[in-house]
Amino acid sequence: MKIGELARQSGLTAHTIRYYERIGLLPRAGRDRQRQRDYDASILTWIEFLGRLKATGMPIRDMLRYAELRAGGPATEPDRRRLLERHREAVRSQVATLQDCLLVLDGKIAGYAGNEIAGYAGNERTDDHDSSDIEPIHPREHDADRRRHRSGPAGPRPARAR
Amino acid sequence: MKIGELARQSGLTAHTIRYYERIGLLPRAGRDRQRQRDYDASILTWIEFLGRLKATGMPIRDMLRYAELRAGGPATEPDRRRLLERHREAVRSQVATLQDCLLVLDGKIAGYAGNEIAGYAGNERTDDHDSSDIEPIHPREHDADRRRHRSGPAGPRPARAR
DNA sequence: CTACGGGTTCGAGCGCGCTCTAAGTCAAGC
DNA sequence: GCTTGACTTAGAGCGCGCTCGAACCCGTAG
Repeated sequence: MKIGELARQSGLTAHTIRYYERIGLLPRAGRDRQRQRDYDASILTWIEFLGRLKATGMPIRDMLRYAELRAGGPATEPDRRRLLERHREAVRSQVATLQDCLLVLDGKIAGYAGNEIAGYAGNERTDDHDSSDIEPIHPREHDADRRRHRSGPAGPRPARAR
Repeated sequence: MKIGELARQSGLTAHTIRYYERIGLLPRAGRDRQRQRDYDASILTWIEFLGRLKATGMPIRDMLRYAELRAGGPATEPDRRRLLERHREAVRSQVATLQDCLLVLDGKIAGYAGNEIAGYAGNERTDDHDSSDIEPIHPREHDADRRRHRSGPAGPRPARAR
């Protein structure tokens, strides 16, 4: 299978596939006599899984770590497992955050309700008060925010860690 | 309340607060006689809500749209409502995708299970096959991928839209 | 008077994950 | 023989959302 076909089947672009290979997310593909990449269908399984990791917000550098472990053979399985377990926890808390936010959205939308159904606009206070009387929720906690920059053990992210 | 205090209370940095004001996400703050921003505590409610939108993956340009509508007064409530309803759908499908991925992760982790508990490594085929025999799942569908670049009505994102 | 700890503006820079261009090779079809 | 189209490489560029540096201003404490 050539790169174009793989692109079609995987939903990635050929550009992206080459990029993934360059950075090591995909193994270096074998070439045919024309020096073109020649893929085995099994790569699709791996790409599919990468897609899952990506969809769940795993940064590329972590996928890379996993890919490296995988390349390291069976001895690395415990590490791989731990990596995935940690990620699973992250995803679970992500889901929890989203569900939390969904409640807030529901409340907000309910505050706007009827503006169309009934004919009257101006449901008085729905503008600035933001019906977020739903729950206090400590400020500085809407942080289900993966992607910390500059890796170091710097501040957890808020404010003047300088 | 000055910007530093707001930063502390909101969890944003002062830099970010100014940035948000610059782009219009936050209303231009009133200044004291020293020309320094002076905030009312009510801004925290708005920042908190923005945090929710952000946590659920809404791009800034959409938050901006919402902020503009809000500034447009009660007449825009139906629009605001539609905007939030659309976003809520996006979030719901995001949650569904994540839960889907969680199942895959569970399966994968189960495939690695015991490598530590029992003493034997090398649970044979857990390496390249990737126990994603969990379910076929059409490739090209791991796309719970908000953030489309270059806005236009271009291709839905995959492959050579050129 | 001086230092310091805020604040201000403007604009450059960064990390991420692609995305695209340019210039070239090759094989098949007209 | 020539065009077409899919491929190759290296490397530049982009959109997003901040993040930071530089240079400056101000008010208060020592």
